[in-house]
Amino acid sequence: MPANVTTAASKPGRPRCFCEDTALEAAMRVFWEKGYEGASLTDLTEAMGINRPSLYATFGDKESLFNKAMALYAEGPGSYIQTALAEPTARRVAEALLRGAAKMLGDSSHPRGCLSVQGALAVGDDSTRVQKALTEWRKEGESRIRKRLRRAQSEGDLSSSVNVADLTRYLAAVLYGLGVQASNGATSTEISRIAELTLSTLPF
Amino acid sequence: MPANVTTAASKPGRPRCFCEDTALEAAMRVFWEKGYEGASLTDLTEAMGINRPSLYATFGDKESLFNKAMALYAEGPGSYIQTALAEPTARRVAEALLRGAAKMLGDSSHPRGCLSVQGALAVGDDSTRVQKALTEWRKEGESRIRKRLRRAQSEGDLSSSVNVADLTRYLAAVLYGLGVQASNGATSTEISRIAELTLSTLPF
DNA sequence: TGAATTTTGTACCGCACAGTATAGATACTC
DNA sequence: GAGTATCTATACTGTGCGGTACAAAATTCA
Repeated sequence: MPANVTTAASKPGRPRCFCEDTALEAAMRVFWEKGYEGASLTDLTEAMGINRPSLYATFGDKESLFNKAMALYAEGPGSYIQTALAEPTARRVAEALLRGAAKMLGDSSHPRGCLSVQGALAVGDDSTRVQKALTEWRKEGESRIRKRLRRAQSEGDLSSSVNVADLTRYLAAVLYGLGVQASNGATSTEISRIAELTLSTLPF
Repeated sequence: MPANVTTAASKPGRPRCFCEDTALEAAMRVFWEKGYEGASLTDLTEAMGINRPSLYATFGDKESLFNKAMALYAEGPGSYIQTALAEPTARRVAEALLRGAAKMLGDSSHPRGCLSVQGALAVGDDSTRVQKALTEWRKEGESRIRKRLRRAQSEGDLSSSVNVADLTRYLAAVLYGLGVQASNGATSTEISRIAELTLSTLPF
């Protein structure tokens, strides 16, 4: 008997009849549109095309599903930040950040705004942990911009007279502002023009 | 008989045992901290020191209470916008806007951030009307900045080569960004420095 | 003093929420 | 095909929500 040379085949039991990735993307869109608290389990299961027990078995509870949706957002619509940070000079980092944010925020194939802004700025007592996670996410992003600009200074393409901490917070503020503008209903061109104006006044 | 010369005295019935203004201010703070949906009636009545029937009799339902709280905000913590718009030149309007926002957002005697941002960016289906009201409020503010800058152009203290629509959206975005920064926990000085940096790069 | 009027406190209503128990359906292993 | 493991579907649970009914308390006017 060659024993159990189980051919790495599929598991026993009834197979899943939905695509996990597709369902998660649908969940991300619901959170993006309605925020964490505003997205009810009924909203989520309807958009994902599955029912509650499947959701809980696959993704865990609502908070866990939201974290997975955030991760998908970061490597999808939010990936322009990664891309921008890889640019060679401070000027080009700033350009890529602002233009990347403007492009993403103006893309009508997505819900409006930025998930990290839409998701939860002010929330009720139950969602404090999610709120903290989003705040940390934004601060982490700022921290990475700051590090990148410090590197630019040491590499000489950003004047050492510039206060990097201040410049970073300014850039982040404009990015947040763009998100709120998009949430307000600003058009794609309007958002782009804000980004270009910011660029035209940058002190480097 | 001198008839009913009722001396404009107090009304009949049991007198109210709370101050309407104080209660409304407490409600404003709760909405400011927790957002519209996050503020439960229990949160509100506890902070206001009254019970539900008194709240409903005095302020109407939750949405009506929120609108009254917004009005109080606009003529209190949000009044810097009014003040700024009264400044004589574009430069001074921008300075007053940014410094006013920075001062208000950094004031630790208030909840963090800006009520119009904290209150509701993304919400559930029930609160769409409140969300719309807040969006309208923000857009109305932008509209007033725009009109003021146009006037500055016609008065000659802002170059006519500046695109006022773009400049307005940029300024508003920075202001929104400051609000999100404050919500993130940025300190008072950090926020001020963003404002100053913005000013130092303004194209006028 | 007593009737009228207003506010207060408690206790409640229907509803939607996040989360789950349980039974039935489906595909794998042997 | 028998047995078993997994997934699906329905129906349910307890809880907190916004909002209210009702009666006791407190005041003014006659």
